[in-house]
Amino acid sequence: MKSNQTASLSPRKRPTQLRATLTVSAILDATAYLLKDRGYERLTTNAIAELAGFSVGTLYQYFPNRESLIAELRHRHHQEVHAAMQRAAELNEGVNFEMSVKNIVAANVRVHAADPELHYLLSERYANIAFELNKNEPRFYMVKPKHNLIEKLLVRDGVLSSHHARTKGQVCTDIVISLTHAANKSGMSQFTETNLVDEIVCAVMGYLGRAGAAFNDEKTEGAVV
Amino acid sequence: MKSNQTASLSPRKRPTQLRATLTVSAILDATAYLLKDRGYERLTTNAIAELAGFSVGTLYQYFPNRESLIAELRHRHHQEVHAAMQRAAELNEGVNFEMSVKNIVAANVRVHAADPELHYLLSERYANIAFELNKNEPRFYMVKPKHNLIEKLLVRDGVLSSHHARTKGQVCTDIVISLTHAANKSGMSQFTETNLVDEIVCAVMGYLGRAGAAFNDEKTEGAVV
Amino acid sequence: MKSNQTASLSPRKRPTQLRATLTVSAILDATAYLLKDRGYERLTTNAIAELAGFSVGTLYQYFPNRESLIAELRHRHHQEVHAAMQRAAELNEGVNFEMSVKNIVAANVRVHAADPELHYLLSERYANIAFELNKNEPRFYMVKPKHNLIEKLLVRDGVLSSHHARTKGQVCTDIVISLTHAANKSGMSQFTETNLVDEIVCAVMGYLGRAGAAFNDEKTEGAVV
Amino acid sequence: MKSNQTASLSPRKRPTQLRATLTVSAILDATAYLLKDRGYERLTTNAIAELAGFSVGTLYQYFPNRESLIAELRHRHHQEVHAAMQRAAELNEGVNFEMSVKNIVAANVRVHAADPELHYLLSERYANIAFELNKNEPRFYMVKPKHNLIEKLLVRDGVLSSHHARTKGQVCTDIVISLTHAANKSGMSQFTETNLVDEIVCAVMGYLGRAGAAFNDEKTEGAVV
DNA sequence: AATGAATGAGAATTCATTCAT
DNA sequence: CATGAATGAATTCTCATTCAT
Repeated sequence: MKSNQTASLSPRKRPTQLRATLTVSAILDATAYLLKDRGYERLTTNAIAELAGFSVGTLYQYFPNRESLIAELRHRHHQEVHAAMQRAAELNEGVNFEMSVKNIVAANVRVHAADPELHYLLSERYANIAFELNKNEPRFYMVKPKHNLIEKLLVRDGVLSSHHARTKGQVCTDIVISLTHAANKSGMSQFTETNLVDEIVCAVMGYLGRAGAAFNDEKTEGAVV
Repeated sequence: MKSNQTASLSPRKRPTQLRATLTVSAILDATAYLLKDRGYERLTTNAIAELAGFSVGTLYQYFPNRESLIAELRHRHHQEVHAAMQRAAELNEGVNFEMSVKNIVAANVRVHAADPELHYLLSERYANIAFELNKNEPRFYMVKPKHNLIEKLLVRDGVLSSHHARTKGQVCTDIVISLTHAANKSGMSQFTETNLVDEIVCAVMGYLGRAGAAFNDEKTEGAVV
Repeated sequence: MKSNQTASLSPRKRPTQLRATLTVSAILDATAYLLKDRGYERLTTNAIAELAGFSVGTLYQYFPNRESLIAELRHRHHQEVHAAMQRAAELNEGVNFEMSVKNIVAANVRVHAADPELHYLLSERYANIAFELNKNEPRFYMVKPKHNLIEKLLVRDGVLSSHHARTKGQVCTDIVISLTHAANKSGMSQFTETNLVDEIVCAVMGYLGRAGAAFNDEKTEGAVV
Repeated sequence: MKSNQTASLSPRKRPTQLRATLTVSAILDATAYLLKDRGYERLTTNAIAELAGFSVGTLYQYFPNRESLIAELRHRHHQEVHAAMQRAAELNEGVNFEMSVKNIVAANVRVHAADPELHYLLSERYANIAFELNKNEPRFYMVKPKHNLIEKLLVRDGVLSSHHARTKGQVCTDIVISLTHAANKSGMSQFTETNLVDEIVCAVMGYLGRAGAAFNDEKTEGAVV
């Protein structure tokens, strides 16, 4: 095991031929599989290459080191989350507050449901592995204050004074994310996807009601999800 | 690197002399420090021993392997949480529902505040390291269904039918734990301890209100915290 | 093969026990043997450890990387050269110019004769391997201007104006060193040690004579070597 | 890394088309550049190909392996030295001994001056890389006994008995080569080319004078350089 | 109780070389 | 002629663990 301090985390070379693109995909798929199967600690580049059906050398043509595999995996995952959130935000035009929250929550749950374990590993368990990556890449993600969707809704619908929207919005986001994650961790088994969404929306709305929010739900058309 | 499959996780020998007790403490302190400093992946027994001021050999006199260090650290941490919860439960006798919840939340927040990072590492990040330990040791911890304190309160106060208490209680516990953790992760900076407790209680009560709970708060005396 | 850019070149830990001292010696001996046998390019740490009768791990307890072995070997070699030159310089007190030159040349030749090949490898062939070492360590070595022994003699004996002493002294040193090395490279076979010394002294004196030096050799007693 | 034992060192195919000639030149230029930049140890065929603006595959169309690149580089270099020495030898017809020596020295210095570092690397530092090459190809080079030009002069002019000419001639050649190299290594900065030639001639003549040579310089015409 | 030298399996990474396109 | 994806043996280096002193 050698050190990996200053090594770049971005892919070494972008595949130009179709063949290479497939190779990279196969390697990332194998990485994801093994990451779930045995964790980062026991994840070896040789095992990844073998499972992907290539030699280690090939792996290292595209990835400068082990960490960069995680980085790329997370990058791709973030792309998906980003896209889902973008879509949810677009659907929320002209929709009332609770429905809007529901749309966001549903999008979040659904995107997690695709591969809960992988999501958990990439964004919680191994959150600090290869985290330097994407430092300056634009991230449209619920978590980031700049992109706090619920805060935006609170402001949009005048549910809370913009003074309170920041903090409360953050708490709401924490509730959404952590309940989603909590469900993930227990394997989603106790809830159907719909139930889970309802529970989470319920928690958010309950919290806001208690916290002094005034909902004026005149716009009721256009429920989505 | 030797294998670590079947090795026991419990400390090798309990220190009998005072000197040995101090040695063990020094080693565990060093472990905690380095765990926070570089994570479990980069945590080496030699580094721990050196920081503690002993040789590796000494470390291995008391701990059969690397994992057992984490196990013992977590064990000690759980003792503290256990004690805090025990105390909160005792204080709750004759106290109404909301206050009881508040007591539990406050105890939870306070116990996390001592060393948020270590707590996070032991119970989230490295939750699966050395988890076999204490398999049959009694654990009194919020998380465990058996010991779900809020569920017990729900039943005690007839707030929800025992039929619903299980699920809702779990969601409440998730809310408490995850909001506490979320605050931890952001360094507690945005909230005072009291504010945080209030927000969390607010979230829990709001959720339950929405979720159809009926609070009959005749017992109002004895608020704690 | 991993990179080795910023890694330190100094030994990792000084052996404290006698056993460890012997281990280090054995490792360095093996390194020297294999360096001569197959060159730096084909020198592997595993081979060194095996020949020394230890495991690689032991080697890496004392040396942080492959280069540091070369560095230490060169360091030890320089110590010897240093000592020999020191002795020659001391012997030169009250000795006339030519004899003084002869003493220096003889010391130089003798020190090279011990292990010509190793000397060649360390100071010529692999001169740029691990050269950062000893950057600030005092070196008393013919090569270094500060320690140019012949230049000092030229000044001492007024053989040349101090104006010319620097350049001519450097050329003389080059002659001594390079003829010694040249003899080394051809395995010393064509010369006995004495012949070689005579030839080199002859070259130096001839050069200086032609270059306009005025020898006043009143001090003739005390010839050494 | 594949083995490189039995592989031939001569270029794989001689370029026939103009384009191919340029390709080969580009590759060799890149090789020389990188050899100086990072040494043979860190010289990779991929880097060479990239710098030359071709793919590795193309490189391997013309060179069977990495060593053969060095071999060819050295071959071309030797061609130049050969030619220079040939010219010097021709100029020496009817020229007296000292002038003849000067011509040889000057030719040697000049040929080194073109690219001192590359010369040093090819003929000193990496002298044993790809040395099998040209085993039976005629080499007209100062170093080789067969071609020892100064020895020939010593015999030609009866300066020394042919008995002594061999050894003394070799020492002279060593002086010429090593002083030239020494100047190279220090970057030539301390001498102008003319000064250097003078110093070297001075050293050679001084040595021979001391060594009992009898110069009868009746042929004084035709000094060159 | 404490020491620290020794172990060695195991993991990351490189790079010369081939060959199908 | 040129390309560049793929190969995989070889090498460096780590670190948990043991054990003689």
